[in-house]
Amino acid sequence: MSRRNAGCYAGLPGIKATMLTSRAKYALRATLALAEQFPSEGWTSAAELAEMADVPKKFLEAILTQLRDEGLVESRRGPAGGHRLTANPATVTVADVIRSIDGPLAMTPCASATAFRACDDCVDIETCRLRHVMRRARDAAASVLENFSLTNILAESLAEAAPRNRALVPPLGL
Amino acid sequence: MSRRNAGCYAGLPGIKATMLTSRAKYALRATLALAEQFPSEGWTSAAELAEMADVPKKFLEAILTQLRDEGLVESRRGPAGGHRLTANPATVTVADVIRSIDGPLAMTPCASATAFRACDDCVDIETCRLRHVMRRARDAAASVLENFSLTNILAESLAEAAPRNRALVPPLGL
DNA sequence: GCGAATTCCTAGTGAATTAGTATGAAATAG
DNA sequence: CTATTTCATACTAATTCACTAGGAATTCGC
Repeated sequence: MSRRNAGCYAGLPGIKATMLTSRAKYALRATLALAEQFPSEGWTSAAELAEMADVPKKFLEAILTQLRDEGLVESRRGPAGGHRLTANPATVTVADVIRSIDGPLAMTPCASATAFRACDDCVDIETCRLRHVMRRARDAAASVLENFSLTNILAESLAEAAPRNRALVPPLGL
Repeated sequence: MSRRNAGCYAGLPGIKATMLTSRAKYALRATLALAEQFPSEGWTSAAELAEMADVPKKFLEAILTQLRDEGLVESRRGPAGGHRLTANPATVTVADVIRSIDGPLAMTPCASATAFRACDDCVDIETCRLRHVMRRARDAAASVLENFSLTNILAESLAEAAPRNRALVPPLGL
C-alpha cells in the first residue's frame, strides 16, 4: 500500500519538514467528527468515524485508543458501542489533540511549556542562545492552537459555508 | 555511537514531537558561530566551527554543504579556506536557517506560505477544516522566527550577560 | 610543480519512526 | 448465544535520522 503522508513536501526534492504526523491529522479529523455528534447520548463506531473522517479504519482504531489513553475520548464495546468525546468540544482545543498524539508543540524540548527538558545535546542550558527564540515561536503557535476549540473550527467552517456572516469568525485570542 | 538527538522527549515514553532535527539545531549553532566572525575577511574552517558549535565535524561538513546549496554560506577550499556567511547576519533570520535545513515551518503543507501544496491525503482543500488554524499557527511562529536575525540572537545573549541592560532586548516585531 | 590543508562528493550504516495491517481476545446488547 | 464492537499484541515495509568512511578536487605557500 502507498502511504498517504509519505514525502509530504515531495515537490521539493530533499526538503521535508517537521510536520504533523498522519496520526495527528487523522486524530483532528476524527475528533472533529466526534464534535459534530456531541452531545448525542449514543456512541459513534470506529467504522463510522473512519468513513466520516476518511481515515483507514484499523489505523483509526489505534489512534482512538491513544486519544482514550490521553483522556480525550471514551469508548464502549459491544454492538451499539463506539466512541465519544469525554468533554464538551468547546473546551477541547486543537493543541490538546495534537499534544495527545504528537507530543509537545515546541520545536525543541527546552522550549516546551508542558514537557520542558534540556536537549540531549545541550551543552549548557543557561547560555543556550536558541532557547529564547524557540520558546517565543512555541508560545506564538500555542496561543493560536490553544485558542481554537473543536467547536470554533466547526463554527468557522459554517461561517465559510455562509459567506454573509464573515463577522462570525471566532476571535483569535492572541 | 550514541545519537545525541535520539528520543528527545525521552522522559515521556511514547511521546515524541515534530521537532527540529539535529541538523537544523547544529546549523543554527554553526551560523551563529559564523555570525560572530562576520565580517572578517577570512574563512572559518569546518574543524574550527565544529569546535565552536560543538557539532561532530564530518556531520557539520554535510550541513555546511546544504547551507551553501541554499545560499546562506559560501566556502573556499585549500589551506586557509573555510566558510563564511554570504550575507550580513543582521539580514539572516532563524527562519532562513531552519527552512534551509528542515524545510517549511508549517505543520502541514497546505499551511505553508513558502511551499504551499495540498496534503497527500487531502480530500478537498476547499472544505478542509484544519487548514486555517494550521495557517494561523504557522503565521504566528513565522512572525517570531522571521524577526529574529542571527545578530539579534547574538545581541540578546550579550544583553543576558550584562543584566543591567535589559532594555536592549531586541523588539519582536510582531 | 609539490605537499599540505581544506572543501566536496558519493556511499554506506544502524537505529528509530511512520503508516499502516493481521489476528484474535474481551466485552456487551439483544 | 450470537453478532458486534472495542482492545491488545504483534508484525511489516518504507523512510528518515544521525552520523561515518574514503577519496577526489581545489587552493595555498613554497
